[in-house]
Amino acid sequence: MRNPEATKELIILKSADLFNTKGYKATSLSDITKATGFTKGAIYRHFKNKEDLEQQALHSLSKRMFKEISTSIKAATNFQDKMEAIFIFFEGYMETPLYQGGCPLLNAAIESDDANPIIKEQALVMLSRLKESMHTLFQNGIKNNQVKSTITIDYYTTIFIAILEGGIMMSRLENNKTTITHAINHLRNLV
Amino acid sequence: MRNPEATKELIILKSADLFNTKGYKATSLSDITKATGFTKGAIYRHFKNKEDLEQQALHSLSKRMFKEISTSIKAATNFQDKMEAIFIFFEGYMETPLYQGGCPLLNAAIESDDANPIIKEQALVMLSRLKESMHTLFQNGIKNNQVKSTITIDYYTTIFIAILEGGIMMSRLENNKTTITHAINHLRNLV
DNA sequence: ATATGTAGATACCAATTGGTATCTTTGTGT
DNA sequence: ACACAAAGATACCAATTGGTATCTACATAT
Repeated sequence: MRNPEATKELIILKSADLFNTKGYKATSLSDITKATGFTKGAIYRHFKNKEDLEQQALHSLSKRMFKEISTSIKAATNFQDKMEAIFIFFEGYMETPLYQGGCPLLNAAIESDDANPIIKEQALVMLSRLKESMHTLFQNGIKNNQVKSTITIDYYTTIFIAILEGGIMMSRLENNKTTITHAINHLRNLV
Repeated sequence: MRNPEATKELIILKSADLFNTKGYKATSLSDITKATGFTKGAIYRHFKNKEDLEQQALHSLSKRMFKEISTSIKAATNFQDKMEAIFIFFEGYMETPLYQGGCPLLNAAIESDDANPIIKEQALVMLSRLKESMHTLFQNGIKNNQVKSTITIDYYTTIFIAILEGGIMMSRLENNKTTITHAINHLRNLV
């Protein structure tokens, strides 16, 4: 009945959901004990302190996010299909909840202002990873002569991510997927 | 030496900065007393409770935001210049701090997940106001035959805001204005 | 000059925060 | 069967949270 690794994983998963919806600072230890059914004693056995748990929870969100993205990219064979896979991933935030609370990158980026440097650092890592994925995708597109130079690759990488993140923010606020759909359609036209 | 209206305004202004940077839930009363120099007694004379202060602070941010936008729009005479005014406004988040902490709409939208329905409501109002501004601007553009139908107006309104908000998020995270500049350049090409 | 209402300070409150020390339970190796 | 280490529960802690009751000081009208 006892399984320390499973409990640690459960604590990470449940608290990740809470952090990603309510916010890191705004989620209390008692929120987490309620959600997991474990006591503080159990939590502090597996994590040094709350900050440590926050970090590992965000890391878990990040891992799941990029795992999902990279596998669906790899499943596609050509440039357009791979890009489409990313679009579907972001559209999925409004329907298929890989995790609750929307994009972890967006949430961490907004909350991390000033305080919480550890979360900010991890948000930066996530952003650069996302950029990297987009970047290599565009480089694939170069072979098909669909994209011009390396400079425009950086440019479009930036634009694409901005539209997707902004679209998710608006769609989630309005609880309506039309915005993210519009955003993606715009990107489809650009491709 | 005593000026109740001035103190209320000061409390709103200082707490608005704190809310917009640290977050609403994450900002404590003692943060506000430290920032303003006033005591809790003074704060609770002017505001029913913390939620009330949060609401009025966000309202103040919203007022300042849309005042700045609408005056700079009105100052411009044609479609392109008016649109450019909006771009400059968003670019200003990385240089000219009308207020600290970035876009209040973006921050409120992300924090308001689930809890804090009062902030979410106000974020929705801000979004629809921003949409409205963009929308009438595009309608202006129709006269110049630069935009096609009403459907595409809704579409472009959505796209533009998404790119600007996403761009601001990324630029602020990276502490580097290149992203928002790229985003705006993209929109300039679309115009 | 004085009375009065109000702005703001002081002093308190219960509840909650993150965190720790200690105790009990459970699984495992011998 | 038993010892031992580790997992998790219980019980505490000081500090901080939002909030209130009360008191003092000030501005203004008479």
